[in-house]
Amino acid sequence: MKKSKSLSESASCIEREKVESVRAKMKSERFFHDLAETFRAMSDPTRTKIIYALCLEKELCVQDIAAIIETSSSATSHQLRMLRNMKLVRYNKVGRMAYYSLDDIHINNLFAEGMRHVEEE
Amino acid sequence: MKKSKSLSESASCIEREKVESVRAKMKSERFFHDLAETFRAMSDPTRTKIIYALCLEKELCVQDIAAIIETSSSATSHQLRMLRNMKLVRYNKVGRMAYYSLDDIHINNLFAEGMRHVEEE
DNA sequence: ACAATATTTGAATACTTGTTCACATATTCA
DNA sequence: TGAATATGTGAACAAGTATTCAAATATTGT
Repeated sequence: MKKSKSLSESASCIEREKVESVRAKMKSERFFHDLAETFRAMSDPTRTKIIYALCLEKELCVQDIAAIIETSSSATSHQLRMLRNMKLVRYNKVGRMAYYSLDDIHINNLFAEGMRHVEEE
Repeated sequence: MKKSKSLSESASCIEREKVESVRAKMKSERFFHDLAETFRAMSDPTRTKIIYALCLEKELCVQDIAAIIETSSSATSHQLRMLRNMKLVRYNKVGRMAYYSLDDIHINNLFAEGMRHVEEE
């Protein structure tokens, strides 16, 4: 565990009270990393399209996702792998088909909140 | 406005009904782009730290943000500019100081939803 | 006017990312 | 078995990103 410098050792600051108050409530490096990763998972248009499609249809195969979002199967598959690694989608292999679906209800909420933000401008 | 290909002209699909149903509800290219941009604004740990700090303290100057997140003023300023361009923060210049704050209550909700997702694992 | 200070900026660098292409794998069906 | 099909993968490439460093700008206090 890396020790964080006390404020007195840090660069000077202007409003010491504010800075100390926030620093006392600061979260771990890991927390901010994971938070950024969560947002990063949704930070590409191809991936937002995939997630949107899976919000409307619970289960879709790779080819159908590719047809919906008008991209190649390969690009779709690459992005689905990323979403899988980030635990946003899971899949169900049936024969040669792979049916993808959203993994997590939290993702739904987060995505809906993002859509609300974009729509209400 | 770019015309999207009708399904019949597109690559073959497996479950035509599902694909057509989702395609009928598909949003514009612009929509998915903006949605991705919104998430991308929060997809870096330095930026999640800045936003978190500004959730706790309404207004902070660059130097104090830098002290809180333990980064250089320059790196902080670069990221603040990005957040400004993306309309997540606004700032108030007083003399040589620049006081930054969150621009939008929606950002707060979205960020809080992301934190909830990371914390409840 | 001068030094100190707060912030911004541009260039450089190392790093990450998304797509494409070609090919591999695996399953189905004739 | 052999052709067709659905998906997965690695390499390569172009484009984008975050930080650092040096320097510029602008404001304050002496």
